[in-house]
Amino acid sequence: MGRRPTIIDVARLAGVSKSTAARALSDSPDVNDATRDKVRKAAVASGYERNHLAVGMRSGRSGLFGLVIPDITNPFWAEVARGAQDIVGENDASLLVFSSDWDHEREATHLRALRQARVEGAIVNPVSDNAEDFGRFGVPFSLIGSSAERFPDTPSIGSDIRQAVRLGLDHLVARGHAAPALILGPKSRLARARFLRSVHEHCIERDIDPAVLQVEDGDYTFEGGHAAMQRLLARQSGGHLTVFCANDLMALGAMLAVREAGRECPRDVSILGFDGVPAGAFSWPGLTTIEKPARELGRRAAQALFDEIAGRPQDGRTYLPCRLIERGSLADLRVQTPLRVAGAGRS
Amino acid sequence: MGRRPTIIDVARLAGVSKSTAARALSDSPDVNDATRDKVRKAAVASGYERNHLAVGMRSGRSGLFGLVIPDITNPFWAEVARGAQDIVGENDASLLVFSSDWDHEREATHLRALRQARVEGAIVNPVSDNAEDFGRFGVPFSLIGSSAERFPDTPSIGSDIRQAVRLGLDHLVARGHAAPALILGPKSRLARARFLRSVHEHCIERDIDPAVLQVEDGDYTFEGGHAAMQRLLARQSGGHLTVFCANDLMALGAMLAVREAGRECPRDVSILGFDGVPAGAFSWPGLTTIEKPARELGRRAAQALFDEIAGRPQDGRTYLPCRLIERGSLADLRVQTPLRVAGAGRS
DNA sequence: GCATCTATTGGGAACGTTACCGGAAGTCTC
DNA sequence: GAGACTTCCGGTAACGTTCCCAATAGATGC
Repeated sequence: MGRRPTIIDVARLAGVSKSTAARALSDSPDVNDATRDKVRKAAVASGYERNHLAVGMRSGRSGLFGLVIPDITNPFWAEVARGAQDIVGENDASLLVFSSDWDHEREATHLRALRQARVEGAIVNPVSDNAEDFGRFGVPFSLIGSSAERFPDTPSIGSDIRQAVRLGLDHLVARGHAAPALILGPKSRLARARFLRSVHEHCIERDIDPAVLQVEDGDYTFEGGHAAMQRLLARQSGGHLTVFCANDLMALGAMLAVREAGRECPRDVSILGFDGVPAGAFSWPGLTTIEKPARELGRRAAQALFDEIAGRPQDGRTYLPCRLIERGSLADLRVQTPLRVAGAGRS
Repeated sequence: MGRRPTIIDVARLAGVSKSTAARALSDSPDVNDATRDKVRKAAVASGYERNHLAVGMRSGRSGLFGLVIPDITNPFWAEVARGAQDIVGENDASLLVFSSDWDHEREATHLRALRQARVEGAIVNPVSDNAEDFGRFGVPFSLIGSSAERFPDTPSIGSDIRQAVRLGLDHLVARGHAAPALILGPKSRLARARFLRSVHEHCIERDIDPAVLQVEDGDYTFEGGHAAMQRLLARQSGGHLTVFCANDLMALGAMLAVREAGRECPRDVSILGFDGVPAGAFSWPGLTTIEKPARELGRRAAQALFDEIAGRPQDGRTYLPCRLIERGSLADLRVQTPLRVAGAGRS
């Protein structure tokens, strides 16, 4: 095998000094065209490839960026990762990807790993509001997700929850639904409060007393949504039940619970999700949901990071609009003819 | 902010030389316990953190590993990534993740990036059989997936397609199905041939003429499976149709096509998938499928890489067994009573 | 023709770490 | 009590790159 050729080998082969070789290879203007050509040829001839470790060590630019998300296995975060990956790749850098599993300790470990790898910057969805950790992080970073509000100085990207909730509630009202029951995430998560607050605000705008809303807690998993819906169903006296879930996975779990209870969606129960995961299109009925622009979130977070590092002016916090995807999990309660309803339930 | 403390700062603070400080911090036995303690205290006091770039440069061990998969957004590959991530993390290293989009050029670019980042090793699902690229790769690597057979010298992990197909065909036969129609991937992909070959082998074992099998090509996407099923449906004269799809996404697309055609799964059409993506559990009916051990694939590929690097003996190619997941997309054709069949279709 | 300027190049030093070598004590052996 | 051996430590040289400074040669200005 032999060792990898270094710039010194290239220089020797081209008959110049290593300084000149370095200049030629880094497109410096201070080098004669003929020389540059000679060096380039020598580089490809020897199979030379820049050692990024050495570059990073000398110049401080490692070409490495970090991404810390809860779970790469979660389709939403996978999309975010892909968006970040694309932008980082366009800038000739590489992305270190970590999954924190919503665990403080793991998050801290990953941040440390990022620091030790001397990443130029990081994109993080913070597990929670441990502002201290980030105050001392020592690496430029941009935040993603709803828990980022605690950091006014750092660029952060999130989806516009208020707009999203408005979208959902407007749609519900338009289809004749009353105030929906809510299946939320665990109390420990900031996103929960944010979502709930938005729902309350929009309820008040519509003269609905927020106290009326039934609330069940899930844990953002399929199983959690399933259990929450079972509780909701057990409590329900009769009539149509409308449920707004804080994420799609729980909505899908809820849908299963409905079927298991011998009820039918959307005939007996209407379900509105939130996230826009692909799996929502595969369920039956298809899940009506509010889609967060996941990939764009990742792209923008990465772009914001590059802007921040380059010293370009920042927007601070950015909220990206969400989009309603109508599939089949929401009944149209405006039509009161029993015949139509029965027909809708069967098809 | 000031600059990051170096080991020299630590040494100065502890009143020792940097060699001693380095030894103390790297758990070398050649250092007095009292001294080690002193150095450790100085390290935490100054907030010292090893510079992995410098370590990598000097020792050749960058603490970086690479993963090149088709698409992190694909749930199967996300699981693989997670498995690799876990093992790499356990070894105190970090993982660079790239998506190749099944594109030769992108793959080559990523491999180059990996080399320049001086990763200690890489896990790759090769886009195709471009053996040359890997011959010159110059970095230890392990292969993952079915196209890895061309590299007898490198460790590679795949799922046991033959066993998986046997599992599927046995299950089909046990439930009274005749030879299934096949929805395969594109001809350009090696996995297609591998899958088809296994099906043929098992058909011959069962005295079924492989020429009898209907075959449709998809492209491993939801839409592709949808279109393929439409073609199948259009050709079908009558009776129960059984379809074995080469992956779950196509199976899910096929399921939609069935519904759109006014047919019902599993009453009129039985669908067997392959992959075991979570979305298969959310469809209705749930997708009966053969689950590849995706996360374990990632773990084993990473482990094989570490073993390879450490010079531990290798198994060469490893095939991991798959598992049948029974959900509801397969009719039981043994029961000929019309009443029962109708009942199954309705529930 | 001499000073000045420009274009191009070479020669170090530095980045932060680890590997290697040699030295200074202390301990042991007989 | 002298040599050998062990334990611990400091000094220095790398690793491969970029950055800075000086040097050379030719061109230009007067």
